[in-house]
Amino acid sequence: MAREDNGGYDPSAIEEKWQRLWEERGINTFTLDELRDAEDPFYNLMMFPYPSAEGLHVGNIYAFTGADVHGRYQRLRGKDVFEPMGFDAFGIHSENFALKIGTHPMDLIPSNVKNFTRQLRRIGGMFDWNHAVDTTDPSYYKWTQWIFLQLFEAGLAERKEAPVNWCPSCMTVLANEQVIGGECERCGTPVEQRRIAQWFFKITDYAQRLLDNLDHIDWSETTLKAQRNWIGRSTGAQLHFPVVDEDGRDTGRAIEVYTTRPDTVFGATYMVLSPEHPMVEEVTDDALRAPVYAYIDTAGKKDLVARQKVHKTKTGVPTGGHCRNPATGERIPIWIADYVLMEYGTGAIMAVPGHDERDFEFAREFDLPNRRVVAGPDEDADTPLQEAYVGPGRLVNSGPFDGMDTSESVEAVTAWAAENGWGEMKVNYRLHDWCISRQRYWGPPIPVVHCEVCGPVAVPEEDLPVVLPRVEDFKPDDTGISPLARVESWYRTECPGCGREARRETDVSDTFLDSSWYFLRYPSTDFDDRPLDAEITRKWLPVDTYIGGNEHAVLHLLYSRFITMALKDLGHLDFEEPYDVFRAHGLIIREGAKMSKSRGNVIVPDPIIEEYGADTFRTYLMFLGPFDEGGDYRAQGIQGPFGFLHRLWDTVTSAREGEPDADVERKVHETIRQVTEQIPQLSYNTAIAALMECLNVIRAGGRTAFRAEVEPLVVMVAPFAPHLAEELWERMGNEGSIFDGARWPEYDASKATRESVEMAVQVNGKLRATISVAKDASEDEVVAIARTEENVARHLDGKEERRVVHVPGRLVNFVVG
RNA sequence: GCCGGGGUGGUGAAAUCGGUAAACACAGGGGACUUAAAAUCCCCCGGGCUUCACGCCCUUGCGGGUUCGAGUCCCGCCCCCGGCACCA
Repeated sequence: MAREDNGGYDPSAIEEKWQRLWEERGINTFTLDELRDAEDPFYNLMMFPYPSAEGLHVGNIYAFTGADVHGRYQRLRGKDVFEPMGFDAFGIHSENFALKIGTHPMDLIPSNVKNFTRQLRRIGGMFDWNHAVDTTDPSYYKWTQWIFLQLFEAGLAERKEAPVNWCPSCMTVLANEQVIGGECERCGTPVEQRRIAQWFFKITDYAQRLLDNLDHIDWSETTLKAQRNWIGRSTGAQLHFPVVDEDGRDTGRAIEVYTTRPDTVFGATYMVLSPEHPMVEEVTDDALRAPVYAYIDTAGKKDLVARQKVHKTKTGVPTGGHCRNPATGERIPIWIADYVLMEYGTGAIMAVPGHDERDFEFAREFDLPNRRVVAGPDEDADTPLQEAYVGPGRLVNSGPFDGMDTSESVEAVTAWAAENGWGEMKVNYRLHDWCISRQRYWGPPIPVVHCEVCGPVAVPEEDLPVVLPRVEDFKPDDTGISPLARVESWYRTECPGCGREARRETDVSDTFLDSSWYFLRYPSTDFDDRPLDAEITRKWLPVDTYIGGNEHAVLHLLYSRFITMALKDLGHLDFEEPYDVFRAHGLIIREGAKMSKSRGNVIVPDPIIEEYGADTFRTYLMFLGPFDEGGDYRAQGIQGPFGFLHRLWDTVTSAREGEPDADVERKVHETIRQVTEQIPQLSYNTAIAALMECLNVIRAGGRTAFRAEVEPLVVMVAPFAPHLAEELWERMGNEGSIFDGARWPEYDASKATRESVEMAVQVNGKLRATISVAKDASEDEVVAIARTEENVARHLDGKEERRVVHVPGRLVNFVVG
């Protein structure tokens, strides 16, 4: 239960009042002219939410408040802060929810958006509602489709076959997250993989640039690391292994392999092809076709998740075919195994069981030869291999390279292979092309028409948007293709190229495409004839600060970087990195665990805001832990900020005129220094603690404050508790909004200096006394005072003094023997 | 397995160019004011020993090390959280 209100501070009344005034007076919104004329633009971006039926959760509010605090701080520093908000409302999430409750996403989303908007206003964010976006609005996805066309025309979109998860019982395509332990989330049937033609964006063409630019952008270190790992650059060699017949003669064909350890080629005792490898048929003996095809069939049916399970026992079949190891000249067998992935490298490997754990395991399973070619310390060429040795050492059993250290062998062997024409240096990335096709309903239709004569043809720009039709039966069904493929009246069309009857693409695009460019759209929502206005975009982009969850460290943040780069290359933008600064925030947990419905530890924000007010809730969320780490939510904890804001109210509303007290003024200036330093670092919890401490000093002993003492406090608390600050600002006799009228207080060092400082006195590193000395006291003076302390003298008595350590302003340490 | 981030009082947490560990706050205890309650203000609040008091010892996951001095740096472990995971 909230404490009784003690006279004046009535959060619900003043919050209602200021939310109304902000809107009536357009305090947080920009007109087109204001966007054009802004003198000191600051684009403060946060990750737009998916508008669920449950409404805003605490995690959303935490993230938005943290970002809003930053925006409001910048505004008080005099910036023109643009802080837009929108809704990422397409996608499988909404679609599944609509299916579950038996409604249509086109009915569901508007009511969810309405509810979210209400809640977002209620928490007091500085959102510019004049520039909101909704990804499901045709006026938005028209331009999402336009982006597809830009990439398509630039050759950055291509259609190719790729595996999808397929539930044979539901007869439908499943997203990876719908596959739980290899089974369909809905019916429990084991999931298979199927291959269908899908659209891909060639993000891999940009892999190196996406990696290189990470060195120049100011992002959270953890996010940078995640992106580097995801791009996964590795250097090695591509080697050619000639295919030979039963007599060892070259067939004129070769298998290409990629390896990061070309120096272990002398230990390659067999080859492995991925089951999808195009040369499987060619190398398989007639006698072995039946088991080989049976194996490929089984591997193909395994779903994509199960296929990637580590530590399962290795499976595979021999093809009967052979290669020649180009380093040793040996004839080695070719196998097929699903531990080799077609998506990485060349889809084929040279197996070196002595020095690769997976190959070792496979060789043991199938009794294949194993040879040591690297000797570690205390090992030699004949030391038996109990397990794969992957450490450093020197080459052995490696012909001309025997004795060479592994620190130089990769380079040396690659050079040798190149000289002899069977290999070259090669860089590889783990990053795959971005599959944007979804065999679903709730997304923007991919703007392509398939014509029997012309092939896939882009929908002309003037025909955009390709509007998603309202289809009552949007459930994926046993046709196995997109629900739109059942709507003949929609997909039957004319080829834009030749005019013949043609068929629209019936897949929709990935939600990540919607969100890959929303920040580009916000400042240009005043224009419906272009996706982005050049002048406005030049003024406002790139984004100054982007704050969001690290769960999007790779996908969203990488895709939006890629789209930005591509649009730059196509002449639509003059920058290639979308966000100057990105900061990842932490996660709110409860009772040490992530909040989830199944745990029953979810916090419903509305009743808390109802009871304590948005200002208290915001301040508490920012106080409960460091913003970049998150924290543990405890219902009791809100009492701290609640009492603090109440006391601040009482103190300010009863403040008198007059000269401030010097000690109090010093504390105020120390606080200004600290808060001004900590807010930009997102150290909100300690900034709030400093404000509390300052108020405690101002109020000590029930003292009545002077106005000049509390005024800076009102401004500094405004980012956290904007409504309260507005009201107090007005009551102090100011006109208009504090965010327009106030300036962030300036730290004045002369007002913050102390005449004396507290210093610690140690003997052999143990604290024996604290002394108060003049700020500018010399070392001799300080040491002399320290000696006079009784407890210090006692510990020095009878001991030989070896050294005195003096750290000015901090401590004195007597080292005695 | 790999890559991040952590481990500090009853609780959320402060303090990392090495320099008085536990700021701020919650919970708890005591007091002032009050007919009473609320609100407000003051005091106590890591463990142990001792004491009128002063004081002493121990304490930042564990074990070593460097240093006048280590929560902070180095070496070796343990545990928790998040992400990736047969990437050759």
